[in-house]
Amino acid sequence: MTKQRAVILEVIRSGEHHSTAEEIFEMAKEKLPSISRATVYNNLHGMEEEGLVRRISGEGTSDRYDKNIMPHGHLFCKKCGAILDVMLPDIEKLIEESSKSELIEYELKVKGVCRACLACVSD
Amino acid sequence: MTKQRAVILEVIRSGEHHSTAEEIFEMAKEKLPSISRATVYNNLHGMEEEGLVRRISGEGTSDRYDKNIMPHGHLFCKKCGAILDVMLPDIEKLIEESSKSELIEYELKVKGVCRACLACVSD
DNA sequence: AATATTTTTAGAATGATTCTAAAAAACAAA
DNA sequence: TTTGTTTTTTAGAATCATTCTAAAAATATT
Repeated sequence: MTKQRAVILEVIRSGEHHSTAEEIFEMAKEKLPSISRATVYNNLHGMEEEGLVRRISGEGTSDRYDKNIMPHGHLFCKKCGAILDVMLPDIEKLIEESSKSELIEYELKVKGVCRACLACVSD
Repeated sequence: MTKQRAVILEVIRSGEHHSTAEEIFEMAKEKLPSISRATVYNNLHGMEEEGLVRRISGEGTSDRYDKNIMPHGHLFCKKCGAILDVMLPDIEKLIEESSKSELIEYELKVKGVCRACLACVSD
């Protein structure tokens, strides 16, 4: 385990849930000013393979990395921009049954309006 | 409706289910040699807004455009590379219930092994 | 310590997509 | 239809996220 990898992991685990590689790079840089972008990308890929983080692929924008490695989806709120976890306990079984396939991994992205925004009266 | 847009739509509707912007551009070019990439991207975005096509965001690779506008997910087979539709009739309700949110649209990407590959004996 | 292996670094390269400014086409009004 | 206005297209430059590269540094092995 290199210094760099330790810092990157620490940054991911102590930071927000869903950070971009660039954000992780910036935060890591504060602790290790000489760190390079390539190192961040290398390690993120390695950690993804090892199952330490999960990648949320961006649409137009950059990918994000999630420290929550339990299978779950993400709600992107159109109103406030929040990215919230969506837990669907039985979805894996459903997918396999419906497609007759063997599931390795899934990614669910939902565009919608989050609970908080729905509750908010001011429009 | 411009000539270009008509050709792009025609190309999407007569082509494979899940083409990239570049593939659509190449096909459109055969019918309209002067067409530009920007026009293809512009129109794809427009059509996405209008609900004429759906975008499947790529992971590392380019986005794809789907002529099937019924809500559905996609299975990316690790073995043969196929991209197959996955229908989950009740998933929208499930998502809304579980997240207490209002769903606008969802995107489901599944990595796995498809039915055909599972059936195939030769490994 | 000497050697081999792995990782990091800085910056160049790539690839998909978006932007830009000028030309062309479509549309609207007279 | 001519004229003016708006929208769309074009070609290529620009951008942005990400990957690649080759040399230097760190780490592990003998």
